[in-house]
Amino acid sequence: MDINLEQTLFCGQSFAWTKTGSLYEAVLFGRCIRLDQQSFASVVADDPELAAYFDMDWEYEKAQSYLSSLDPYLASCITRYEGLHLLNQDPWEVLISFLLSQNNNIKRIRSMYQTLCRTFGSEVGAQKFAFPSPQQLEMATEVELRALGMGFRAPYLLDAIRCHALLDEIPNLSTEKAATRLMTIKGVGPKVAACILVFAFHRMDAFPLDTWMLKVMKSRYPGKDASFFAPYAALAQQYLFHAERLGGGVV
DNA sequence: GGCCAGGCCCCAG
DNA sequence: CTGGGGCATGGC
Repeated sequence: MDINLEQTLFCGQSFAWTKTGSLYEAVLFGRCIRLDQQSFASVVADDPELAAYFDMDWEYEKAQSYLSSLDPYLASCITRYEGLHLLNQDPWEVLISFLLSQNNNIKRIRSMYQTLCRTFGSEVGAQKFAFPSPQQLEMATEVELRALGMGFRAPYLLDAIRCHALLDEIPNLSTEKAATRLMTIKGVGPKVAACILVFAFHRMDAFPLDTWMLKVMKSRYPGKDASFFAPYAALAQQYLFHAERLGGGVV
């Protein structure tokens, strides 16, 4: 069962990717990445950095098979969007991305993400900009960030810049302690913390609950919570979220 | 032209 | 601790 780039890159976990024709593009690891589904397997085989990013060694078959056995609706979502992987993204980039995400729509999050890249990031190719490092973003002031359209999130970004070193502590903490630690950053609440833990630290017991997920949980899993999907709650969440945004599963 | 968006802060009870 | 208003902005 292979990875599906379309589902993986456009399920709302990363805002770095664009698609032109059948080509997926992003700037990662300081280089321009260009991929298509056809040649992906051979490309990733020779690129350990990409293999890690795309989480190629994890037990997706086992997880999908187990989750599918839990209930028919989730099984239908997995069938429909099969091959969705949870990426191993840069924690700093995920922190900033999901600070931008609050009370916002995915289209505009993408646009704001690109604004930060163009304004503060390094140009690694013609009009191709990397996501800015903490050091590069330290140049920013609240006035400037607001002028760039970051709105009320500007002070959150500044606090994240100030606190970025605490990301180094996260691997050594339990998921619950890690969430608590992340929430010491202004603008990081339970949902954003969970997103960071899933999309950057591969914590399968983290379970982001946004407006879409709350709707699914209420209608399809009343009285249940993340533990129902253990030990693969994060993957279940991403399938359910993605399916909900794209119009639901089949059942 | 309103409504709403992968929430969270802050302040009342 | 729980509930609800306010928040910047642009896509639709």
